[in-house]
Amino acid sequence: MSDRLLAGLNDQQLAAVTLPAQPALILAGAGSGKTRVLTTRIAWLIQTHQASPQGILAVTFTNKAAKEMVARISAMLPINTRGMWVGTFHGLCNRLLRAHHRDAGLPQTFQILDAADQLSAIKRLLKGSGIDDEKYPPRNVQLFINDAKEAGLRSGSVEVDDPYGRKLVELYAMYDAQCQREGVVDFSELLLRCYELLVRNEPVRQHYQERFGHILVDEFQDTNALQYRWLKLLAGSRSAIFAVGDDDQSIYAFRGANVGNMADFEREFRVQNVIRLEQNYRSHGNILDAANALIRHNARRLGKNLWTAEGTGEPVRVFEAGSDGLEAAWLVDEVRHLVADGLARREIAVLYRSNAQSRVIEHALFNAGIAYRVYGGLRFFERSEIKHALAYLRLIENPADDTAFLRVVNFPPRGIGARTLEQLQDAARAHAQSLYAAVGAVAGKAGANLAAFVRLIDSLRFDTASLPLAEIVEAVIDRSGLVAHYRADKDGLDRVENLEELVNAAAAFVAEEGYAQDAAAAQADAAAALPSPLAAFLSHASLEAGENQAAEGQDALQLMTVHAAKGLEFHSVFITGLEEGLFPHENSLQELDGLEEERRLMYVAITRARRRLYLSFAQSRMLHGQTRYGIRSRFIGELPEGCLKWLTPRLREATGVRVGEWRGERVQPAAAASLRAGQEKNGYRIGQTVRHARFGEGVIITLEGSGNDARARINFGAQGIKELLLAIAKLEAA
DNA sequence: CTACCAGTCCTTTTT
DNA sequence: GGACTGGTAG
Repeated sequence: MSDRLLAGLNDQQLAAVTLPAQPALILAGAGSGKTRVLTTRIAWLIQTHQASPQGILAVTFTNKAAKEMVARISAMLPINTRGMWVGTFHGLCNRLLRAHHRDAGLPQTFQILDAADQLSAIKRLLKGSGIDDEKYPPRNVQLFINDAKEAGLRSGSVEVDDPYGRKLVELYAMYDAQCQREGVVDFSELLLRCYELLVRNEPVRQHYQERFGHILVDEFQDTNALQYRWLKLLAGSRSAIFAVGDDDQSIYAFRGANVGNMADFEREFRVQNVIRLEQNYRSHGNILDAANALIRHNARRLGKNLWTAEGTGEPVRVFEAGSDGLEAAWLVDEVRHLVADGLARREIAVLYRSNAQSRVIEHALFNAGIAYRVYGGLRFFERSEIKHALAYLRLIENPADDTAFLRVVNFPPRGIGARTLEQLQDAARAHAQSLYAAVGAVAGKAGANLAAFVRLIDSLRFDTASLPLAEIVEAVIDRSGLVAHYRADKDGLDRVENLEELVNAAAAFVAEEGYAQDAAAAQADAAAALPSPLAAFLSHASLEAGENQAAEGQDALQLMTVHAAKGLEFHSVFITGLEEGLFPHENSLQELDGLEEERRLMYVAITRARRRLYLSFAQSRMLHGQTRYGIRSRFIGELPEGCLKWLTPRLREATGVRVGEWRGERVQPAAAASLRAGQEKNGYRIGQTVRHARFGEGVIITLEGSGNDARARINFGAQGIKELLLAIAKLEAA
């Protein structure tokens, strides 16, 4: 039986799957069968009776990864996976907090704020306490609070020594108090509150420490400080942490991920079992050679070298375009040939560093009539009409939720304006009440409108109390006036359809979660203090924003940022916009280890390709409504020349293309003419290559001002982009 | 109270 | 170039 489970694993995979119950660190390179090892490990532990499903906790970062894990385990073992705790950090913390809400100091009906809800809660706090939001931008306050929480710090423990910082700490404390009053928690609060529960409550901690003999962590390189401490606490002294990760694919330091957790884990847990999965089952040799050569330029690595049993395959193709538009035109042409040769469009990915780059490419694809799908837009539960409907549902569940209250109190419009709400907020603050509870304090016409709104919510709560979830949602979208409002709008049809889809989503949710279908069973659930289907659905909506809007299924080209491509693979991959300042991004050069993270990002991008890889860059590009002239990314220079095949001639400089030299197979030479558009100013020209005594050779990106104030922004490649005063800087034409 | 226009600001992002 | 915010006019 277990022979079949383990069949086909290579030596390292087998060693990892069958490790004893001790702390283990699996360094799993791209395409090395990481998920397979993780799921087979779980199946093997259960099948060999080393663990029961109840004794297993598996943590991932995305819902998608969690679902896939459950699906693969179910396919391997004929067991009920329900007893197993497999989920995201946030999902698992939510589960724990629901079960122990009293011990955690939360109301049973606590709601989860997503990032947008949190921001609006902060804006409301600033406004309510008369704080200048120019001096304290809500976004910065949000970052400060989340950073602190993710470092495990409450407002009382954050160390600051300047007045500005002290004010931020004060705002942090006020924000937490506001959330507590309203019965809401943000994403980082889920983790911190759960961590504190385990720290303070010994019986609860011991219960879970004893229960989970095995803790398995996916994408360990992406864990932040708090997540690591949470894992450590939950593991206690007995349970075995099986951590799988790849330091070379750590691309989320900018949002608090700490690769250092891998080394800390190794040291603090005295990990004896470090296993490297280096055989890559995805890509051909040239692609892997390119990836390996690139990543060797990073200094801080645990060390790993991917290899493949497949052949070298095709060379990596490199294309230099005159402009972003020409890069897109070339790409369209190349895609056409690939498709004509029989490759499915969904097997081709176009990757870029930042979302803004997709527009030009989309434009070209659209005009060429090539079906494409852009990842990473609005997701289902983030759409405004859906958030409105959810806000009504949240008020039914928890009337103290002021964020939800403010979102829909005048939507659809019911004659309650800013003035009225100001009065209401003053009254609520004066009596330390929720907005909902304070409506009686506003008199007159406006007060009557407010009272009518509260009556609407109350009657919805009363009338739907015993209805199935889908019918509650239906009643809400109908009686709130949302559907009628969007029907009256000539562009509202999509929104009406989405609201109807929400009813379906509710029905599907109930079916999937196996909620009690009849009244008697529902009562039993209530007696067991299980959260109501509505409460569970609201958590689900916050924790899992749902699918992307783009239609799934049809055979379309895949467009996405490099970040979004992590974990995916394609037959052919285009990495576009490989220019200094863009990839690596200029902002990263100022950050500590920023360039290394950019390089890891490039590493992730390269390793997405199975068979064919294209790299492209453009000499000029429209950015922020301005033409910028860039030079080729240093990352191209870090790849072994032997793996590459240049589709365009190699040029010494970024400028000065001679049209006649273009011999790339399918390039229109005429297009190169647009290069010389640079405007002349103070004797310099945009796009001109100049030499600086300290920074070396660079390309002029912008020219501004005149006379003594004339300035130029110059891209010096590895030295970064500098703004120089032409009157002072000694520049010579190169 | 709503609708429209001007000014600002722009990496990456899951939960 | 475009999304979002804030101010003002109706």
